Amino acid sequence: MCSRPHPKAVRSGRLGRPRSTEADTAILHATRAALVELGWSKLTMGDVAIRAGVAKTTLYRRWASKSELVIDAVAVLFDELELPDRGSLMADVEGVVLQFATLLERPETRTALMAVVAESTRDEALRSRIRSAIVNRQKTLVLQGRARAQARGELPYEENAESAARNADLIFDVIAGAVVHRTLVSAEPVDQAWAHSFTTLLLSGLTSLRNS
Amino acid sequence: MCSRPHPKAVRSGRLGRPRSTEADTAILHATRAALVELGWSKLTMGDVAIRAGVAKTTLYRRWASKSELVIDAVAVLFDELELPDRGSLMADVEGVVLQFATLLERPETRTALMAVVAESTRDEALRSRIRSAIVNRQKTLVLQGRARAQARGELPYEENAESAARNADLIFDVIAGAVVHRTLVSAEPVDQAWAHSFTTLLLSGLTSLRNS
Amino acid sequence: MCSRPHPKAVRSGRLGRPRSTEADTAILHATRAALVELGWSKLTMGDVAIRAGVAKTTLYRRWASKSELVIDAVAVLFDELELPDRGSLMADVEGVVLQFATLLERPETRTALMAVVAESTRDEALRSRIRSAIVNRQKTLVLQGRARAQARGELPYEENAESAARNADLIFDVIAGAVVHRTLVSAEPVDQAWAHSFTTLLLSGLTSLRNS
Amino acid sequence: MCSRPHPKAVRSGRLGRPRSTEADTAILHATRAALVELGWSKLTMGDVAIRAGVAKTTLYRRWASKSELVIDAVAVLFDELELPDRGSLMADVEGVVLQFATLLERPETRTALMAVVAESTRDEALRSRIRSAIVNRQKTLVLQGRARAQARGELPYEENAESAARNADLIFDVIAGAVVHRTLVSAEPVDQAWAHSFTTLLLSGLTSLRNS
DNA sequence: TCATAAACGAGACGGTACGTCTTGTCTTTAG
DNA sequence: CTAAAGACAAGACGTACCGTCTCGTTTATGA
Repeated sequence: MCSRPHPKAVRSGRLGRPRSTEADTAILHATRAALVELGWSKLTMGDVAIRAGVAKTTLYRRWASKSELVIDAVAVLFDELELPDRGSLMADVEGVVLQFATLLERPETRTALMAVVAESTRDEALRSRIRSAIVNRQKTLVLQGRARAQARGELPYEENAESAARNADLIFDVIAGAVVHRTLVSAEPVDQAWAHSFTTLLLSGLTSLRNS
Repeated sequence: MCSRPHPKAVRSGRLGRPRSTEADTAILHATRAALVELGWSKLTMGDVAIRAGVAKTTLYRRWASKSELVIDAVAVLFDELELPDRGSLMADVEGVVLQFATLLERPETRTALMAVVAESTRDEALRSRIRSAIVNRQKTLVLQGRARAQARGELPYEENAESAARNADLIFDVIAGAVVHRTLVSAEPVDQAWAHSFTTLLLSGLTSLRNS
Repeated sequence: MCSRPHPKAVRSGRLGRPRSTEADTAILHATRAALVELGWSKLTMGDVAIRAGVAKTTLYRRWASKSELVIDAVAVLFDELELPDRGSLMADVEGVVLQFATLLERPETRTALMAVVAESTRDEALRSRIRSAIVNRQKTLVLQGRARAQARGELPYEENAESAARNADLIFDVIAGAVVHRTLVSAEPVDQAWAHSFTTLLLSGLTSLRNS
Repeated sequence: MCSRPHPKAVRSGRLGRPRSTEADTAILHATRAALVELGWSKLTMGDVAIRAGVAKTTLYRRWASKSELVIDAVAVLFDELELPDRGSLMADVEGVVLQFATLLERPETRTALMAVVAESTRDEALRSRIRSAIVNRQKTLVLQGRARAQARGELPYEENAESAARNADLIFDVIAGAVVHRTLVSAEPVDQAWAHSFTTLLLSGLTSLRNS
């Protein structure tokens, strides 16, 4: 996707030994590996450095803190979501729900997301960094799905742009929130059946829920 | 509500000096205070001990880890949710959504919930502890609301018990997930307007969303 | 030998349950055992209590500190020194030197003596307790040996009582000091040969030392 | 005198920040100060670190235990003993006895020596460390004094080298043992009069002791 | 015989120090 | 000027003992 420049990538002059790009790759990879093995709280900078075959100084030269390093390391994991045209709004929603659920089943994603969100509850700067690096990037999926449904005639066009944006946000919160809650809090699987029930509810409302 | 026994509450025999219940109260209170002031990551056991006027040993005699202590400390905060009869399903849902949002606006609740969930992504024991201490306790609200709506004739009775349980779980995940995501991830307020839009969506489905 | 009353043996009235003498015995025995196994610094009151099958309270009811307990426990070990008449001053000295060395070869005695002395360097009360419980008790051996030698005509009688006492102290310090230093500091064995050389030096002076 | 390398002075390669020699000096100084003020048993590593203006980790990087630290800290104190030529064997011995006694009157020396010896009774490694760092270093004084006395004709030359070494050890144990016992166990002062009596006894034997 | 009073076991309590670990910085040599 | 290595100050961790304090129970008197 797009390039993510380092927060500390000042690249002031042309002088001196250039930074090793291999080190960057190794560090991010080591961070993801450590996150899976140890979890957020037991992940240490020293350990990441050793795994990456790098000095601790090199880490701190590039990232200011554990949080920022981890965000950068995991952000890329969430870029794989996409919305192929499955023919109907129903199918599109079910598809993306299952795709998201699959993503959250992987330990690194699961751990990364919640840990980063948790850490962010006390730090507005971190929170907005997460939103711009991870969350907002996925909102385009909602817009894309709605446009497609409107083209198909499944949904009406909305004249009021502001209200349209609000509705998109609401739908995003409902879909993402439900999947995350089901997966991480209730700790139940998001399978075909659940995805179907959820999509039905989303499209037709509470009264549509019937025995299945 | 119901009693919450300690994880380490072996209380084997009748022998020895009994554990101080005042210490318990003081520790849980101090934990909540420290959580608000410092957040999860800067909260230390030593600090909690000092605030509670208690020795560190006393903490460790009762709780095996910071996580378990914090869970026990904050679980009680979530017991204040209730579902007064507001006359219609719509009003009931809107009411509980706003109530939940208000709860999550308080820093201790917000911090505690996410931190504890994040920590739990690596520890099944912890996760189930959270579910039994916090989450499942609130599921009764869904059951209560549904029963009331059925009595009013707003919702049909479901014959299949299993399917009814599944639907209740789904609705719980959708409501809780949406509010949590809106509040903690999107970092936008859950106000009257949002609650109304969300409730409309939940009751009538996607197609019902119109400009407002 | 003589009875050693407890430091805390207040025995105020006649009322109440009398202190268990079995506990006393068990505690002192356990203390000696723990001292041998663990050494002074790793010996803990709790451990002694467990070994003795006794509550910690029972220990503290009788002894104010670890030091006092250990002193009382080991004092009895040093009471076994005696001075049988071996026919000459030379034989008497050699005999007692070897006897003392044998005593110090036993781990409990060795550990106990040095630990207690070391602890005492900062506490005059403890020091005098050690002297009266252990050290001075052995000074009679010097007096006894001198009297016997004088009776044999090996040593002259001393008219000046004060000077005689000073000399006895000097001889005690030389004998005890040399054996202790050889054993505990130089960490070399006190065997027949060394005892003979030492006794020769003590009796005849430096010039008497010849190749052997 | 000679250099004393650290026990943990691995100094493997040339890489990394070198250990601060100022920290070393500060730590050893702080240790001696703390030892005088608090005594062995109340001396804590944390306190030494604070006094030295150093982190606890820095202490543990260099010394494995309190014992080893204290030994290194106090070893230098015993290097001040020397044997100026006072004209006769008698005067030389008296001089060094008084010098040694003066040394042992200083609280840090007194406390350190006994505590370290006591601690060593259970640890052969520690014991040999003490011998090489403190005790054996002083044995040269005996050899020096004997050589001088032989040159003066006060003592005969010994042909048998092995026996000569044994005699030197014996004399060392007697002098050091007597002074230490008098000072630390009997807790009586080593003054001019005692030094004179002791030297007379050592040179001429028991029979030489007369009223004075 | 039964009340009284002290001693008992068990174990929780407030403290203090331990030795280890992690953080983020600093200081060296090598490239 | 960066890299690797590793020492540094700071401070939290969870454990181990200390000596004290409740508890409920047991064991001798002496009223």
